[in-house]
Amino acid sequence: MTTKDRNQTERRILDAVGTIVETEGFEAVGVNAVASASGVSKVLIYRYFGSIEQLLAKYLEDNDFWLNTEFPIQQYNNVKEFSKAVFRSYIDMLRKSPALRKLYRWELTTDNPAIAGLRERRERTAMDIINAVSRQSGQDIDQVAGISTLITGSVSYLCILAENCAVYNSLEINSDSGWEKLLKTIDFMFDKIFD
Amino acid sequence: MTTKDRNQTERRILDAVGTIVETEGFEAVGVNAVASASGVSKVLIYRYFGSIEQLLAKYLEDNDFWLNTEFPIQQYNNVKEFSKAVFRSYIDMLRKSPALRKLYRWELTTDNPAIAGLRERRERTAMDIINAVSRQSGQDIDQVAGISTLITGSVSYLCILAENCAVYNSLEINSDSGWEKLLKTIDFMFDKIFD
DNA sequence: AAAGTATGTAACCTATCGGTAACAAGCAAG
DNA sequence: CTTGCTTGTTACCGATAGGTTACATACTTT
Repeated sequence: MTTKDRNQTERRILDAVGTIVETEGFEAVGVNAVASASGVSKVLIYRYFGSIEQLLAKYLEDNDFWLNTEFPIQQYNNVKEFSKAVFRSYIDMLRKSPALRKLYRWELTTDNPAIAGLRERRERTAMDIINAVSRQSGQDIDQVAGISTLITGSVSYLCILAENCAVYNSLEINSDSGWEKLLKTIDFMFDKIFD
Repeated sequence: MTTKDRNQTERRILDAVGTIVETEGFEAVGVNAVASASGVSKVLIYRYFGSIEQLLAKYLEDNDFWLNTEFPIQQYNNVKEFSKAVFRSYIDMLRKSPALRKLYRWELTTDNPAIAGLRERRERTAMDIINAVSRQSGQDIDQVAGISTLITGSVSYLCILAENCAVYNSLEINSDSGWEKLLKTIDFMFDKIFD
């Protein structure tokens, strides 16, 4: 660093966190790794962010990592279509974003305040949708929550797994064609359930 | 070690791997950790097993970690009951075994020959069952595979997650009652699908 | 211009990692 | 008994982790 610009330095550090997260995951975010990836002395990481945990908290905050997509149920013809659209977008999000996959993976091995916060927000968003679907469809809320859990749970699992494994139950979880098949199954399920 | 007994020493080492896996996971299995947990010099780990990877391969081999439960479909009244029983047992297995959960978690971040071998065997076992169900029920095999993927995928995810998170979509994934609810949803699904 | 403060780097500290070399003690075969 | 092999421990090595101290350089304020 030749220029003295704290804002730029902080951004460099946060950007370095981003690239490490996307390529190696949150587990690999350490002081030394961030320092060398950003080209900044590690002292500044402590000075400006306090600790790696606080740095990661800031990164999560900046990157809006909870389910923030809006789903106005009124805009859809019926509950079935609405449900399909929600899960389609869930799959897209997770398949497109390496950082989000790494976050979900990290959460399986870690518990800390930042993660707890994300989980709360996610939980609220999810339960709002589940409530709306239950009300409009007349289905028991536990069943709606259960179906939703089966789908989002397996999608999360498969998206993480796909980074290290190409096939699961003969589905090519690395390719669009495999996910098309799964989407067809989800649609099939909803056709059977919402009659 | 005062007595000189290679067999006993090897068992001590493998047992130490087991306890580390169950408590901290495969990621924590290192030479130093195993040496101190087993009370054996780490030189012997290299001498008797070659490397940590080979030690872990041996551990996996000894512990029969692929889906080995037999499910004779003929013994069940109908396909629906059979399917429910299969997934019930899948959930039980994963909820009862910390080591299995840690293995599934490890697989999400790792790829190596030992894991690839497990995956192949699992894939074969799963596809055998899926084939049998498809044949007997007349359902399209891709749909059966899809449903199976949704269930096992989410169950795997939730069982891993439950070690760090108590609630998912309002389901208490830490308690029997939460899993009872999910089982009810699975049963509900099968009732709708297999009419 | 001088003093004080914000920004930066280099060097060092301790702990721990995987891995090896050197050596001690027991056992078995001649 | 002695030679040789197996089993074991201690002590060390280089690399890297997180974390801190000391110091240099620039900008601001008076």
